[in-house]
Amino acid sequence: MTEPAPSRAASKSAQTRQRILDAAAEVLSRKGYAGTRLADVAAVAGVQAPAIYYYFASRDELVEEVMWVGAHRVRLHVEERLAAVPEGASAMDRLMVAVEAHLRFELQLSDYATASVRNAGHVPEQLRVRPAAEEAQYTHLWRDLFVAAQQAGEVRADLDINILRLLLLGAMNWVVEWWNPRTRSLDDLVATAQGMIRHGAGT
Amino acid sequence: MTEPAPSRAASKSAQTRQRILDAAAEVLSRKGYAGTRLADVAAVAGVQAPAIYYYFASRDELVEEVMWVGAHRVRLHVEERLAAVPEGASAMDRLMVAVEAHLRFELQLSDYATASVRNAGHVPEQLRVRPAAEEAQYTHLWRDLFVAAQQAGEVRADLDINILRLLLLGAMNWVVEWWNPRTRSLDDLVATAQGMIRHGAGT
DNA sequence: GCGATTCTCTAATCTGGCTTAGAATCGAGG
DNA sequence: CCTCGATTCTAAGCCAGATTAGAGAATCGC
Repeated sequence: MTEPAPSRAASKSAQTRQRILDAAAEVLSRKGYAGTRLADVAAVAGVQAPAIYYYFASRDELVEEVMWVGAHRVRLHVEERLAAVPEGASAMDRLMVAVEAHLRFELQLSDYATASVRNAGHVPEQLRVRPAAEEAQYTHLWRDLFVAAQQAGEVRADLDINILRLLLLGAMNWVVEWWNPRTRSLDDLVATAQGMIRHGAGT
Repeated sequence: MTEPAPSRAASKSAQTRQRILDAAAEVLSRKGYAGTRLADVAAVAGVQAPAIYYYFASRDELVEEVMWVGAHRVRLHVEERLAAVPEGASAMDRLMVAVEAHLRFELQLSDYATASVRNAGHVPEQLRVRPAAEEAQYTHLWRDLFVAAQQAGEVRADLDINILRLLLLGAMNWVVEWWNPRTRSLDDLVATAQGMIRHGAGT
């Protein structure tokens, strides 16, 4: 009561802002940039469309924030998992951990990540600036993983690891286009992706 | 489909229609569904926007045709290359041929293919009906390749080839999001993709 | 309780971009 | 040359959906 609690008042407001952002992530991940109506986002968030303007200057600003948060969180999540890998693990093991972390986060944990991945190439140029900085760091993280693995002799020396990295990220990102949790097991997906990279399909 | 080719002069009218369709494929492949303005398409085709309506009933009908043509041609191209594979080739060799054909066609030969791949998940539901039938056939083609390879013992028995197929197609489709012919060699890309599937990255 | 402030709503405005109307142009016969 | 159909143009029309205005409801500090 007598508590100053600007944090409390701000908290309710912040919660609404969060609901709107979550709703935007959900709709964007499902319908894509072109199919996302502000009215849909508002409905999911449980407000009227104009209320969004109290928290965001424009539709595009809202979209940009979703994209950035998505890119940011994926990176944090993968970094966390990598940090938890025991000291003695091989470079290839670290790569496998990153693959698992990326897939699980993207498919299970975060509409933001899905929205970010699906729409990265479809939003207007200006919206890509801030998220692009995040993605650059993420690219760097993966490049390091591949470089370490190749230098350790755990990735064939004749492979172009830049291309390989982009192919792998592509395979994982595209999963959001076809994944259906009801018909497939995430564990199987992770295992298959890891197997593809580590050993390939051939006998 | 839209080219009965009345013998001699592919009537001027048909040529214009083709120019518009080509322009739409080019713009769609570059800017995506949301970013494609009818005025841009018209400019590339060298006409005014309303001229498009002489040949297509609506923007969406134009987009749908591009998407369908893209899906159709990729499949035809891959089928052609597979038909040219010598009798004695292994199932894995056939898979490698398909990978190369898909990549080369998508990146070198066809804005239609690129447009189709990039926008498949971003156009309104109703536009996906006709292209979806094409894609189903294409899926079938790849499934057969994988089944044959696994039954021949050339793909490890413990792999889920449905997941593997989707990962591979994803890796190849995502290439359109990052590919830059100026900085990378298509031959290297093809070789790396083939190597990834056949042998993996591990040593 | 009671203003002051924060938040949300309804109603209206604005605009980009698809689409339509209808006039001009072109090209092949006659 | 003139006519007619095919083609393309300029000038509007029109609408979905973002955005703005300004009036109410909720909440807070006192």
